[in-house]
Amino acid sequence: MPNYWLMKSEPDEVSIDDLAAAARQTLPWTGVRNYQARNFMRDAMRPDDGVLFYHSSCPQPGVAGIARIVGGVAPDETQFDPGSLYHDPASSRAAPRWLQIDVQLVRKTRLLPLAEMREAPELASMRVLQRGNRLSITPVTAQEWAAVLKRLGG
DNA sequence: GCCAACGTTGGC
DNA sequence: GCCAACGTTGGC
Repeated sequence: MPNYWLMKSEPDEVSIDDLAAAARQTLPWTGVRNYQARNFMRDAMRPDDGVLFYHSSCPQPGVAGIARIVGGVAPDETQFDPGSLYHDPASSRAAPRWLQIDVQLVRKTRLLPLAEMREAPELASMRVLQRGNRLSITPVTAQEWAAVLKRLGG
C-alpha cells in the first residue's frame, strides 16, 4: 500500500511548471536540510508513493499538483557543491549527510489555496496545517489524500 | 517587513 | 545535559 506525502517547494526555485517541463517530468528533490524530513525520504518513502506538490513562500501558497515518488534515495548532490546555496561543508562523499529522491509529475491541478485548506473540516488534521509546522515534507493519511483529491475535482 | 515558531549551535 | 543565542521558515 502506498504512502502519501506533502512536499513544499518555493515556486521561485522549483514550481509545478518546472516539474512539468523537466525531462520525463521528473526532478531530484534536493535541498532538504532537516533531519526529520531527510529521514522520511530515507526510511519511509517508496516508489509510487503519492505526493501533494505544495507551493510555499509565495503570493498564493497551496497545493499546485499531484506527483509521485520514482526511484530510490541518493546523496543530495548539492551538499557537495561549494557554489550551491545548499552546500554543506560538514558533509562528505564518504559520509553524505543529506539525501534526494526523484519526484515525477502526475498532473497539474488547480491551485488549492492554503486558506481553503484551513477552512475545510476534512483537512483539519493535515500535519502541514498544524500550528508551528515547518517541515518541508509531511506525511498525509489516505483519508486526507482522498479528501484533497476530491476537492481538486478528481 | 514583521514576527511566531521551531531547529541548531555551542559555551558551560 | 542545559539553555541562551542565533538562524530559518513561511504566512500574512
